Amino acid sequence: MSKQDGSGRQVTLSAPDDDTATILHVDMDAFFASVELLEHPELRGLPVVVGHRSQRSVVTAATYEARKFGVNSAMPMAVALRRCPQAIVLEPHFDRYKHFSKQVMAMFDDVTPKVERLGIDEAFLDVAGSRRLLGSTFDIATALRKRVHAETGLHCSIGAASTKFVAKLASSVAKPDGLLIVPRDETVAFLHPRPISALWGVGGRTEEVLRGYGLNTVGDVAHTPLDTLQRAIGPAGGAKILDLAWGRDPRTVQTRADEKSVGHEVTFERDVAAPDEIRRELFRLSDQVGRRLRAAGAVGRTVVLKLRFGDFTTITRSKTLPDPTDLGRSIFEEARSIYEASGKIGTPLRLVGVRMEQLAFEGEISGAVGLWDDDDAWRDAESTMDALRARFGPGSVSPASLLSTKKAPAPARRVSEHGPAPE
DNA sequence: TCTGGGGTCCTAGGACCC
DNA sequence: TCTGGGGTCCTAGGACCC
Repeated sequence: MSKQDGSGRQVTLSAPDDDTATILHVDMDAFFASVELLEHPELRGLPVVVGHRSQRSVVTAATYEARKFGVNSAMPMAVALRRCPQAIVLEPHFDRYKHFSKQVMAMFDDVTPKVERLGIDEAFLDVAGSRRLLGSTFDIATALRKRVHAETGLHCSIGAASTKFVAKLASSVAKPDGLLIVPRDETVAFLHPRPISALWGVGGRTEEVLRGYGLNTVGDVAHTPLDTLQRAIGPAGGAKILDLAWGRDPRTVQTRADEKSVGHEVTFERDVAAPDEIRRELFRLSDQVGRRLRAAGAVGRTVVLKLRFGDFTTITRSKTLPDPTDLGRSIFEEARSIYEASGKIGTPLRLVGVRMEQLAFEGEISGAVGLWDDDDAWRDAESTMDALRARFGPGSVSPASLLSTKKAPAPARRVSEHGPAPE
């Protein structure tokens, strides 16, 4: 039932070759801080915090020594230094983190082709198909942890289970530098004693609401009627946490998902009221967004302007364009006009942001056309566009707008398959 | 000396179409 | 004249995650 994994950390395991725990969640330990320590070995064992020293910055990462003082990531730097005045603050180096990220992700790819990245320092691995070649889940996880450390000097923790949610929770329990395998038939016993904040999607606000209903543990949630949970936190959220509380999580490991939006934002050192300065910033941010889109081979249709005021209240204003774009100039023109129509010109701003949504990617034409392989009329993109133009008028469809419309095909499909919809 | 920057997902109301 | 229901799109805001 319990077994050592070689580095001295405890793991629970019903059988060494348990075949129900086939999803791994690998999470680098204190990633940014650990990378910095590779450069500064003399700081090992000291409370180190990564983040800018500026007034309005937050902690990006903290070593376990710093966490003992109650310092956590996302905490205002000022608060962190109050709690741990002797903390050593290091500037972040994202290029370094990306470099190490690539290195460890490549090791994950050697284990299985089914790798789902989560941000820069985490991934899910589906190892169901890897075990004949590489051994049990325990063997795979142990070898991977050893290799990561041997080749980078960094530690990671791994959780393994039959679902993504439980695997992720297991890795957080295993931290730091540990491995925890939760076989399927131990899932409920593993989950139910934990606090509700262990549930994915339950943050501060939701936790407060659920506690108002007298729910404190995952087990409490599990034994609450669905309609009560849905009344408390909404239909989708209620159904989701009830499922999670019983270890039900249908999500599979997804190799790649298209990005839904691209944006940039900036918090000023001091609130800025001058419209010209805001416009300059909007131009800079729009330009960055445009570059990112072009680099990704994507276009976007909806421009979102985000404004945050001195009191931290935040508003967004958006505009959907007739034609998608990847040009910084066009994004800027739209962002500026939204700003000028917002009624907030001259209001001091703490933050401005520009985001593009409704993205479509190059290559989606062929992908989309594939959807209609059963219908000769829609074989290729040109005939698709012609048909859409015939139905919706000339100028209604450009290659880019066809890209943008995973939606445009929908009416076309109805036309071809069912004729016009009934009144 | 309070709160970054990158995102995703959900909700809810209104417009609009059939 | 009053009254439907379903579906999609657009917009705004908020919770949450890394």
